Amino acid sequence: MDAATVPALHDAVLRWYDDHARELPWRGTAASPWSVMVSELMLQQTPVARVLPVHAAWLERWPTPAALAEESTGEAVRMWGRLGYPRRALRLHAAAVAIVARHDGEVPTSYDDLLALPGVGDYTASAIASFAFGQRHVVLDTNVRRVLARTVSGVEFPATAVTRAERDVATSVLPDDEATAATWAVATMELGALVCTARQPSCDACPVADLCAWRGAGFPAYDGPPRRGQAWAGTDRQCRGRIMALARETASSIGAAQVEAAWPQAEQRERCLAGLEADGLLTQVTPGRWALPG
DNA sequence: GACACGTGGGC
DNA sequence: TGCCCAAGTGT
Repeated sequence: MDAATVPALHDAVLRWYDDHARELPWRGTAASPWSVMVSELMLQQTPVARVLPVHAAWLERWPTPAALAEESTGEAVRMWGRLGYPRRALRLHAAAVAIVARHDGEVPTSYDDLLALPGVGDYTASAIASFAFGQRHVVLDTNVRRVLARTVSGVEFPATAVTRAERDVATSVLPDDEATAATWAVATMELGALVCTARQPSCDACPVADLCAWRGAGFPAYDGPPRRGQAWAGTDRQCRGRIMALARETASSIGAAQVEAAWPQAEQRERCLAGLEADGLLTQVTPGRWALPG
């Protein structure tokens, strides 16, 4: 995409966002930085629809980092419910503790300080700095990567991992103005989430269809390396999930017989129990009994 | 850089 | 009906 086209891309996407943005509780001027941060951790690899109720309950119970920091990690894991990847709940709790210890209880505003928090990587640090504090950052999530791959690079999907070239493209189309850049970040994400979707993009409803490189090239099929799915049946992940579901549903502690009923295969069951303990998701309260960490 | 890490909805 | 995918991070 030549540089002369970039302003048209900005105008079309920003105008579209102005008309089509979803009203989400972590968006808008009323949302606190903490609300934004909680949403970002929850949204990692997790659809918006499933995050909404948990985010609301979480903010009601722990409206500040300090409130969460005073709570046990086990309560955080229980509150996390069925969002998946429960280690994120531990990381969010640890981040709250760090925010109290290092930042006087306020979500830090700089990318570097955010990046230093548990559970916050490049994407999340950029997203919080951009969405909560209006800063200018390249925010490269799966939606933005797909939108840029198609509109600018002319391919259906981006590479497996973020490449230098890809980051250069994202930087080259980032608006210069700080506030505009922040809106651009959320707008391109929204476009990827609602229109330029992975499986069936709605090109008819796309504001940048007429300047999309992928469309202009006739929608060439993806020719990169196979994108392997995640194994599930019979894996440790499934076993861990079963055990954690049991622990969440049980007010006190779970016993060996319950765990065995949930996962009969002994060797794998023991390995997963040990792994969950090592991760801090479970503690052994007495021999043969486990509970969420108190 | 590859892999582990949960869960459930949509096509 | 399975397979693919969803605002990634840590090791």
